[in-house]
Amino acid sequence: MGPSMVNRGCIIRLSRYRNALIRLKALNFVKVFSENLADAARVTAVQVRKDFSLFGISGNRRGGYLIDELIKQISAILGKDKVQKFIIVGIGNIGRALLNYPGFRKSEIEIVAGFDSNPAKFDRGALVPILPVEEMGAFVSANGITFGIISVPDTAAQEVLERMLEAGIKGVLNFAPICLKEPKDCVVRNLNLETELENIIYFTNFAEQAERE
Amino acid sequence: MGPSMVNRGCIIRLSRYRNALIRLKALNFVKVFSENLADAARVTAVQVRKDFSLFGISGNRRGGYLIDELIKQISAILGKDKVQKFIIVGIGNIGRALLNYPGFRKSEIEIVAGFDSNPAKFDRGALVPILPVEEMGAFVSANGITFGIISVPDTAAQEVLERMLEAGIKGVLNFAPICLKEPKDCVVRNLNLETELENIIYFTNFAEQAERE
DNA sequence: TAGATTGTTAATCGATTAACAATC
DNA sequence: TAGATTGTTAATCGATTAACAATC
Repeated sequence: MGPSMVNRGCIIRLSRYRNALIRLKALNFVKVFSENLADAARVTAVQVRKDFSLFGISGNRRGGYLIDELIKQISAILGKDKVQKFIIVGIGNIGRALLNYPGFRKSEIEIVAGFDSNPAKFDRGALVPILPVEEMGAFVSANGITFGIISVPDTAAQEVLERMLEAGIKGVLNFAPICLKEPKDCVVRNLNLETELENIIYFTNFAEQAERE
Repeated sequence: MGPSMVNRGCIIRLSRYRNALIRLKALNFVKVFSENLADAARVTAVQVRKDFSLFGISGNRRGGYLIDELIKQISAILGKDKVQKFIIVGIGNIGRALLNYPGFRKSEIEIVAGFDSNPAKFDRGALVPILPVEEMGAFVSANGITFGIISVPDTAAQEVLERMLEAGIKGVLNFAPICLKEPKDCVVRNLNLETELENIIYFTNFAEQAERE
């Protein structure tokens, strides 16, 4: 039997631990204590050890964890042991930014193609080609793509998701400002930038108000 | 006494309810049941009513909620009753995409200036000017800015946050791939795009594996 | 050995859900 | 009135934290 389901927060923390570990390694550190990783990820040391224990990652009592080992193990969990290919549908502001985001290249995430409905955006010759959205299904099959990003306007998002499902995409990050339903055999995460800002606004106002009282 | 603290999830849901309500209003709907909003936000009807009750929002037993009233009340909570001004520090891929993001304009969120350390990016004459980061403090004071977005490389993020704090910024959305500590009197939310994709990758792989077993 | 750290089990806390009371 | 829906209180569930056992 595989490992049991862990929650979203846990996976986000693993990603943060990994980022911190890579920085520590760059500083020539070899070992790390749970306390250090906790500081880096803004959590408690117990949380770090608990997260690790869920994945059977163990260190040395008294000696902490070996950074190289940790990176290797967390990387395997997060799927960083091979290149993960994504396509993007919707080459507007956000779509284009992600297409060119340099942070992905050095981290086993590869955006392999963009798709749009506007012919003015097509660019078959580019390093990352931009193609008509009608070609998405064939491209996904031909290249064995598993993951997609949606960055179209809200009115087009549901249709794009359905096209992706037909094409065989199994995991989607949706930036369109509409909450897409998670289909039976595909993971969908809705990330709304306006909502993120509203969150900041609310909690900032709340804190200010609490202060005044 | 003000309302007690609610959790992040609740505010995200309010934002989703609001988006759904605006779409319903555009379709000339006047009333809505908790069941409908639940569908739109991918939660349960009880969750909707519970969220509303936390903010003293009430409807009509048997008659549901008036859409106009709901939008007004949720908008007030999310700070959409006035324009909220943001600055962005770091005009790279993500920074520039946010600067030009059309979704913000129509929703009381205004990006009023960008800042960068690279003179090649300065553009004082633009509709949204791009200025040297040294000028940020003065700009924030002069224009009464409360909110900031960080989209610089990880190595610069902490320093930018400190500059923002000095300038009097009270709420920050951080896109730099490093987890910034929340200071005493400022709200900070860390949003890492690579982490979001890693999340999709993990849960997709997990689901595929579970299926095979 | 003594001390420091990991790793696990049990307790706590907070959020969601269920049950049901209120009422239009 | 009967039926449908809201709104609230209590129960459940899941995640985090505390306590402590294990051990290098």
